Amino acid sequence: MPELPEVETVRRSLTDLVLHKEIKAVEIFKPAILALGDEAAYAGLVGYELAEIGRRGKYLLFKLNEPADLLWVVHLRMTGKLLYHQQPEPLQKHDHARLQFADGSELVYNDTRAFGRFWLTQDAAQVSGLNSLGLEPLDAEFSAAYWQEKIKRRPKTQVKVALLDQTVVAGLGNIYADEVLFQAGVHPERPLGTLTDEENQRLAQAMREILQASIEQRGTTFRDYVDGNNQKGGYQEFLRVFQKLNQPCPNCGQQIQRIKVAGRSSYFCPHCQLK
DNA sequence: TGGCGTGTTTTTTC
DNA sequence: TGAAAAAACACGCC
Repeated sequence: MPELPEVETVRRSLTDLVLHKEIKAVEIFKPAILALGDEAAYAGLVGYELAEIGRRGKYLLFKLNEPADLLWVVHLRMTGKLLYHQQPEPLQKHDHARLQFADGSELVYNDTRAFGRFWLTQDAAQVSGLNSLGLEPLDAEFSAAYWQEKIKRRPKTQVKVALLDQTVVAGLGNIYADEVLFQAGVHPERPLGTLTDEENQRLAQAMREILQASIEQRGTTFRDYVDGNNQKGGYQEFLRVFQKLNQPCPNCGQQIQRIKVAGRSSYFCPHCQLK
């Protein structure tokens, strides 16, 4: 389940491996993953290079060297993986696309659920969701004041719903939302309008600290996340509530509980996170 | 075996 | 108009 730290780790792991290599072939095995740009458009990438890899929220942004403003955008959703191979390897189940480079290496897109999407465009505004993203917690401009401004017109919305809303804050998914709420000592169902200034400040601080710590650990491998080198993350060793049903709270020892919030499994400590 | 769970965005409804 | 709810996606799992 790639959230911001995992997507950032993929970006970093691929940067030194695939940039400035001539693209020899582009194959799309499952056209359904193409949200914008058809197979012919991908074939047109042959002969060019990936010049830069950026990231915005959970979107990976590959900039082509030519035409200079062409962007290949990838969203991994739940189970998408971009895997680099030094040498060609036989196709695996759920391999949906492959870029082959002139030096014999390749970049393969594998996605069990096939929920991930590709966009190929010269206009970032055409990438659904990309333009409406909120600030990321690690942006310099992000602050408790920004968070409070974003949520002030939705006093009845549950705090976890707001944390998962990418137009409010970009980058959190189910794992980090639960971890942020635990660290801030806030119950996931609390309506935004009931949060005190102090709680909002703790939430903003927790978003920054937890994402930063997870990036340093190369993300969380809960089920099947790996980076571009097929390496697992390390932050699962630091999770305090996510997927810890009936295990003791690291603060108080009470058993972690699970409830559904907006249809999503939510783990919390009933003693440290009061409703 | 046929629902259920899964994460995120999009679409629909309120 | 904005927010909440439902739908869509595709597969593994039990």
